Amino acid sequence: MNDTTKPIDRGDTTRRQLLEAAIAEFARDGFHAASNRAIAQRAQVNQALIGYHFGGKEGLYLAVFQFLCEEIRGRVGPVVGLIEAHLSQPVPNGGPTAEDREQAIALVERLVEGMIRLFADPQAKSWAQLILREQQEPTKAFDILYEGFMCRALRVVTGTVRRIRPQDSQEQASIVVASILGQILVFRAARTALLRHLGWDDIGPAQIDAILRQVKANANAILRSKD
Amino acid sequence: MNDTTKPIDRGDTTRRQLLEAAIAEFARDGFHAASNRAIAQRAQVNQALIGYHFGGKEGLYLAVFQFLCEEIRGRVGPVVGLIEAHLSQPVPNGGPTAEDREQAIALVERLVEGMIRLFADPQAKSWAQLILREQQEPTKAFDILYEGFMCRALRVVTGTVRRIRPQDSQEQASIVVASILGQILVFRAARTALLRHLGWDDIGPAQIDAILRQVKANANAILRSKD
DNA sequence: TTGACTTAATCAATCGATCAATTAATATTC
DNA sequence: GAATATTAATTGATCGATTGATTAAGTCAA
Repeated sequence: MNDTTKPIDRGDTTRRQLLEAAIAEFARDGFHAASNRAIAQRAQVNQALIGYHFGGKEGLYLAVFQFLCEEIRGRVGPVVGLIEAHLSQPVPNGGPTAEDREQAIALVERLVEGMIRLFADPQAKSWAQLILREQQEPTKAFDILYEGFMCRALRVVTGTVRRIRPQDSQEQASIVVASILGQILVFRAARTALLRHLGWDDIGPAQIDAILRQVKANANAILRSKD
Repeated sequence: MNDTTKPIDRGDTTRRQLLEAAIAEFARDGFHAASNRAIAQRAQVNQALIGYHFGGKEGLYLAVFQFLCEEIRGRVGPVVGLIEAHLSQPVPNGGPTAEDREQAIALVERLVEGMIRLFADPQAKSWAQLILREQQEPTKAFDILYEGFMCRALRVVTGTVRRIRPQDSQEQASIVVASILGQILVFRAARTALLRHLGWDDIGPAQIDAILRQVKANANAILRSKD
């Protein structure tokens, strides 16, 4: 017998189906607009199972965000880990060396690229909708998101920016992080307007390249500017 | 008798009350979650009047976005008009003069400042929620937004960026515009996470100053960089 | 047989829409 | 200018449809 994969756990597959259906339904029009029946139908499952497995609609909603955090950590966790490792190296008394600085900039560039590719992924559409909505009108689910991956990511990247720009205060560095994040986020938050303005019908490989080139150049210009 | 202000038009005041209540209710949790009864109650008006004045819930929703466009044009229209006037000046054969370029950069800076102050305005919270949601899952309302103010604003700003960076293609210039827009938008789209990370409890005058300084510096670094 | 899981059915509550009846404002007539 | 007719606006009530939750009965593997 295999320990790691139980033969077939009916409950687990049902929970998984409900979670994935719930992500799609909650993402489309929000918590209130999604009906348990629509979620159950998409999951090809009886609607009473939402109550049985998650205690109710709200329980399912929160479980969705737990699930989301795990997925996101799986995608960006490794890069954040690399940055964290670099941060843990002690900084010399005279300030970071030039080589250290270049390494840090390269790591930020790598994170930027990973995030842009993540944001362009069609699967991320639902994720972005869920997260954006929680940012506007936070519920308990936002705490799950913040503690689940946002807090660590923001802290680590801000720390790295402070190594690249030692003259910056903690607050200034955080604003720099926000301004780089915004350049990526905008292609989700203002996606429809930008697609229409640019005459694009999707953000495919060619579009990702164009965005990537400009945002990387911008990040470099911002991180290296002395003001 | 005064011609410009009719004594009291019952219908107009009712429509106005319904529009303002609808903005708040639709913004909170979206179209489906807002109930006609909640909107009517907030407007202190009978709920049957939604059908009478706007034809139904959807009619009210679309009217909200018409109203929104007028409000936004009133706020950013003048600055966009200035930029448009500057754009209409013919460009010399040898390319824009250095003075012209500085004027254009100053205009973009001014627009950035106006937008950041607009985004920080508490009244804009509902506006941002409505617009962000339409960007994620566009309905007829998005067409109203795009034709109502987005199209012109994006076109004008992109044209100005092309004067500042003549080497850029139309597409590159649009991406530059997006990346500057993103630095402003992020403080709405990722507001809750950033407030928590920064330890701010609100975006007040002091915070606006800090953001403004950094974003203006970033915009300058991006617009002036030769890559 | 036991316990985890699933099903169909039903509950009160709320939804958007609609209607006839009523009131208020305006236009018309004498 | 007072009385009347006409239109616009508002009200309270009711419609069928859908909501989340719950329950008792049924299914399945160990």
